[in-house]
Amino acid sequence: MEANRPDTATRILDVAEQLFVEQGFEATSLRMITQQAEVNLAAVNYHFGSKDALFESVFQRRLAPLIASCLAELDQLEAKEEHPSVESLVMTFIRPCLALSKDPARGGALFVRLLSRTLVENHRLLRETISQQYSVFVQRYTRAFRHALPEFGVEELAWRMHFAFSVMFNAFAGNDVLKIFFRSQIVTARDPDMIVKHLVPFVVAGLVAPVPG
Amino acid sequence: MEANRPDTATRILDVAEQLFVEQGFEATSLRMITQQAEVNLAAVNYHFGSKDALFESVFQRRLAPLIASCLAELDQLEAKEEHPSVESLVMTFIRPCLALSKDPARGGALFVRLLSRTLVENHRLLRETISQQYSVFVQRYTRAFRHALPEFGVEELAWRMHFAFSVMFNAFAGNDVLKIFFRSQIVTARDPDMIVKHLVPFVVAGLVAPVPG
DNA sequence: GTCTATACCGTGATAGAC
DNA sequence: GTCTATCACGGTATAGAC
Repeated sequence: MEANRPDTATRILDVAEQLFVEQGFEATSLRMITQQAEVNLAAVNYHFGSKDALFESVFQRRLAPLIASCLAELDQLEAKEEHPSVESLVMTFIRPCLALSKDPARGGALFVRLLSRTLVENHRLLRETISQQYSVFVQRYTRAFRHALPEFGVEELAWRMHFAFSVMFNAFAGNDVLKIFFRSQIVTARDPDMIVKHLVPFVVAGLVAPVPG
Repeated sequence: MEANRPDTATRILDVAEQLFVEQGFEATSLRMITQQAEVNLAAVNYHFGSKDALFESVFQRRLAPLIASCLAELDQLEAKEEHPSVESLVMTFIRPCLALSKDPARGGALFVRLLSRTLVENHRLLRETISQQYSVFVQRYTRAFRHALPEFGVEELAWRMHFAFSVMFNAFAGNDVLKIFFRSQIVTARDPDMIVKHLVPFVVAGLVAPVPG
């Protein structure tokens, strides 16, 4: 009796998420997905349109709540304090990422890595959809940081935010840019709390650094 | 008369570099490469072994000199000053990247973007080869930064360097993590000098930030 | 509406003739 | 070294069953 067997579409989503996270997008074939999900090959194109669109669906299912969490934290912080510090603003972004990475039911740490990596890599799959959907996210953070860092012009602030989110996403992506060179001797700890502990001082210092000259 | 027509292998390398840079690795097929290079399809596998190996060759041809330039700058700096500043150390890395990105004959800005992106993405193609070949690079910079930042333990220093190189590679990759959200309103300037001008203060501040507590 | 079987064309790789 | 032929596998499209 397969009473509570999920939707075909849901089963595809679940299996696809797992395989994308474990093996990457390119390395995962539709035939692997449909076989493991026990559905027909054509079901993917029927329900999602294409492999690209499937990836987008997998992605959105997790990203939307994450963004919502960040904005909620931001609201909460701004309701509490008139002038939130840069560090507390940074934390409204980091905390939800951390929470997501500790929740296996929502993909866990592996999904945060997929998410970050995909954003960092600027995947063609996401450019249009995401940018339209989540411009609120950037607008809200831009406004918040503008108040916290009034000495910067809009352009300087945009650069700072760009760099800051770059480091943070990269840290969560767990790619260890230097590990390519370092081999195994260093930074083996994948513990997200450890990442944050070292990450926050770096990001905050970079954000508040005075413009030279 | 095709007197100075380059090697088959060289022609493949040149065309492949151009196409990889313009369209990305996955989007570039061997058939496109061999057709444009006017060589037979099988020539790629004969000369390079596989598409993956071809990418690696394309990559190494530019990376090796770049790394050499960085180390040369580092040598020069350390010969001149007993205790180089963090900023001057950072610049020994940034200057060669900048120079490469302005040299069309070596792939130019587009190649720097490909290079950075590939490192940031931690491509499977590079993990083994690169890490073995360029561990010197990391060792030299680690030693240099250890002298410039003696207050940090090895672990803290590794994190800082990891973050620092993350931002720098990302900046050169030109991915604009935030651009995904920002759309066009911001940071449109692709001028490498502009990047550096804003990048350096951020990175240096992050590197030298005191450990909290 | 949902699912299935199957065919199509492009991909990277390879064996063997020259 | 080079080329042709061929392979297995990839994503996709469609006709038709339920």
